Amino acid sequence: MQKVVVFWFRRDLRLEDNTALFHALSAGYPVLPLFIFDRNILDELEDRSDLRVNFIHQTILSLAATLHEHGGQLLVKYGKPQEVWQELLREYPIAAVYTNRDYEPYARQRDAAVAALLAESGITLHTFKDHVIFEEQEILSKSGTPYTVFTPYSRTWKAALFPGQTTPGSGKDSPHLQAFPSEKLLTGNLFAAISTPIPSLAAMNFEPAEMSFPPTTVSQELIRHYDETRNFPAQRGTSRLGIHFRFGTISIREKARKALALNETYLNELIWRDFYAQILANFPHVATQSFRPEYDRIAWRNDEAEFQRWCAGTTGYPIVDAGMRELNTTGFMHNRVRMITASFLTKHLLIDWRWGEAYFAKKLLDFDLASNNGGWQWAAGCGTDAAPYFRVFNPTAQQEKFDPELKYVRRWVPEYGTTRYPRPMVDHKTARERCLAVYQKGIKGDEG
DNA sequence: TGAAATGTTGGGGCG
DNA sequence: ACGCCCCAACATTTC
Repeated sequence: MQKVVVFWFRRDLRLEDNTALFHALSAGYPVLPLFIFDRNILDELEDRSDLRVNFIHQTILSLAATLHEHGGQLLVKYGKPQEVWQELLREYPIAAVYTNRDYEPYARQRDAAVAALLAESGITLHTFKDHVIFEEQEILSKSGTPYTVFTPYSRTWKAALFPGQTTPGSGKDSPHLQAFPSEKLLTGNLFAAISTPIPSLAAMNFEPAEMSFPPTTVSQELIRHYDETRNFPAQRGTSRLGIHFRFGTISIREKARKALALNETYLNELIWRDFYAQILANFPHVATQSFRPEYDRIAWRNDEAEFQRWCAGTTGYPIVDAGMRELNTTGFMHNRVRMITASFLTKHLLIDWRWGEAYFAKKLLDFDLASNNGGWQWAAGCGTDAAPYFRVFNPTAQQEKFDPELKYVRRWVPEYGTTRYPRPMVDHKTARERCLAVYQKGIKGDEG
């Protein structure tokens, strides 16, 4: 039997401009594309109609159809990756395995185990950068250490796009934004296997959900006006591409080329994504602890009933409640409102940022560990480049600034202004003063 | 990618 | 004309 190269899809669910797929298709063997529905992850999900599982399943079906049109097939397995790979080693004569790097703690451990397993059979796991523009060791300060503040990081990041140049060029010219046109190599390079069925959602104990997902494209107009409109949650001013970045259904290089050409503020958002990815990679303790250790001494109140009111969107602060209800209903929350709700949970209610982080992780379609963790630590004041702890958002002032006509509030909190709407669960002034006292005591010690 | 408290300034009303 | 007060507007400091 002829040897094959296996291309393993993970967070790069696309056929276009896919780095590892491009290299797999250039390797001189028929390519067998593979996806594994990972039981280590799926079995942990409480929600059996999880929209993200639906999204992946839909995407997998569509990838399989396109691969079939090109004379190949997508092999889809359901199980624990290490066990699946043991099966694959028995089923196929594998010359090599190609995949794009995944930087989350679980993924690193998984890939190390699989690489070791493959090595026992003399097979190399070839890995590639695809998910970010620059990896954690590519953007370092002059002293060779990782940046922990965004602004200098972004300056170096932008300069690194154009090595050896003093004036920035266009996206087309940057060697770091070049496309890997995998889509052009599909025909004639795929392994035509005996067809095996794709597991249904039901077979994996999930229910299908009615859901339409945001498009993979964004209008030039939106990107052009991004800096003016992005802070107003009632407007469609943000790209909503998060879910596609998370699962790799779009190419970060393609979006970065557009951003570079059209809007600096929008480009900065893509740089934030690389920034938090490198923070998680270089300081893995942030996944479970505060970046600044003194913040783990804060005496969180962690009131269970108050947490439930925050989750449900019945705090009595309309902008907070609107955000939580948008999240609960759609799996999305506008970024400005993510900051407001996160500030309210950590500062007004004094609930551990990890509780909020976990809730967002469960609900957000675009959940990305590095960005979500970075955002929460920023809001709580305990992270890199964080707001000092005494910056407490005033939810009323934020609503007046960013939703002055109450359009967003009324969309999600229709009973606002009636007697059915609850009174604020905490008084702003009192809660703010309590927050400052508790934070100060935790961070500086009792004498502070 | 804060907000509140406090300080400073200067115009205008008024005796 | 002058001093005094008030207060808005802005600046600075503090949390």
